Amino acid sequence: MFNKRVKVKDLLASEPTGQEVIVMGWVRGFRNNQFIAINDGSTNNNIQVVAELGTFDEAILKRLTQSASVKVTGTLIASQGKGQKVEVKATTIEILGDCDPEKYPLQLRNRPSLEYLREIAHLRFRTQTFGSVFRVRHALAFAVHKFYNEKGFVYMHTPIVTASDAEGAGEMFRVTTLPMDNPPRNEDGSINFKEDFFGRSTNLTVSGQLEGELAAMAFSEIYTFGPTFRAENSNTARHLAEFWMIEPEMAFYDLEDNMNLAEEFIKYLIRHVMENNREDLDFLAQRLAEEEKQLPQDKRSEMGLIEKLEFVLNNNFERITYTEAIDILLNSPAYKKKKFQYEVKWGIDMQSEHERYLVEKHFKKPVIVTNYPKDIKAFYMRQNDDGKTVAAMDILAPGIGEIVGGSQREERLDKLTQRMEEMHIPVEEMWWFLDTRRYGTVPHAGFGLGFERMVLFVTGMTNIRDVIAFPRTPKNAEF
RNA sequence: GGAUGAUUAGCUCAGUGGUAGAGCGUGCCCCUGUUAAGGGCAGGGUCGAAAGUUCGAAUCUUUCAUCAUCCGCCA
Repeated sequence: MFNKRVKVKDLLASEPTGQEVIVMGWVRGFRNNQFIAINDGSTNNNIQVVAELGTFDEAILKRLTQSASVKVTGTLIASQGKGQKVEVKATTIEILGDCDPEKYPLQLRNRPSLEYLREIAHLRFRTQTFGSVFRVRHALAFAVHKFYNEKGFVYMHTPIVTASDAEGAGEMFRVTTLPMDNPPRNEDGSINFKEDFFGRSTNLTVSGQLEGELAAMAFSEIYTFGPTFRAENSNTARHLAEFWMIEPEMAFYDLEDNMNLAEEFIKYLIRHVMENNREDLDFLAQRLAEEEKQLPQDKRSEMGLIEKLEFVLNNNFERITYTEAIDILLNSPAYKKKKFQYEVKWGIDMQSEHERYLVEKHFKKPVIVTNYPKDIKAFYMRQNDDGKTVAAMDILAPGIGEIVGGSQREERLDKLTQRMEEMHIPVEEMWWFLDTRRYGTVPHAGFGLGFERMVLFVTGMTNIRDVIAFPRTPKNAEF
């Protein structure tokens, strides 16, 4: 019976009246042969257990190594030391699982680097940094559902295995049960997918949007929140081959409604974490500040993590059109001093350096860019009356880049099919998608928010591989 | 996919052609109300791999591998 244990977080908040308590957790430190710091993941703080000298077997004390698991019974008393209010005076100490310090690869006192911790991702949750990151990640995921539930959105589970690659969002992972060394062939030598499990070629999903649109055409407002897969050979601190995405899709929404929802959503997530995970955020803020001390002055952030989050909460996102964005770039000192590596002119797909200039130098806050040229955006985005642009919107965040991509969708069947043909999208295969435009079509809109990018922004971590438990990136799927 | 850089002890790193180093961790001893506890002693590396240049290579050259950063693709 283990349920009598008190979590460390609750112990630390308790009044020390000498009550009997049971603590279980992992040893974080053992000082002076008397003071055991125990952590159970409920908080970054440890409970100090005092094993009075001479009262415990040397053989037991020797086994109190870092990350050994223990069960301690004792009394909760006010601490005589300065570092903590309460401590547990141990009456019994039981080792649940030993941890051989000569072999254990995670010695916290060594200040292991984030890169090294990625190599031992199965153990890195036992550090303060990853403890905080993943408690915050949990809180953000919970807040996603809370936000949409409060608004009456329906949570749709869109399929992971799909046959369509219509969005063209990227290279796809193939799903098949055909034998790799000897697949069935057609007469022309191509692989015969009619003999495959689904009787056709299938892939892992790159987006739940198209299916989401189908559901929105009945429930009015839905959202998806699930894993997404892109087989791009992307080697950056912002891309994963497997990542989680939130995709709301709303009938009776135009582009402005869409932007309003996205901004409210992001602020809701930040507020939720500020109110519920302050301790973890404070730790992460301190971690970030220490990391930035190593950087040259001009590369450090102007604001601390907490300051940055408060700033985002208290200010409206800047909203500009693509055309205005290009004008700002063309009139910028950076452009005049030829600081940009890539050309700036109307019609370009803005490069990272351009987006960063707008967000980090010019506006210094999140920016929503709208009405992009149609030629650089997806087929389903609603065509504006100017014939040149579509009702798209991207939200760019400082340090992260694109965190949201969305649009008002093209609800007019003729405009949509025309655009699909121009972009060589197989219209016949998409009959089910086009049916929504045939039968009771309505103006609607939606967006995708990259969950890990949101976690990056909130935690101040700089590499996306450090905000997902077991990152999937090119040449990496060890755990 | 492209560019740049890195790879030396368990970890973090120093070592630019002449016998392989530090801090931390680890082990043993001492101390005992500590807070990254303190003091002492000890063990620990064919310098990412292969080939080459050289009397001699961690150090120079080539190829490969892995990692990081930036770019492209996007969320």
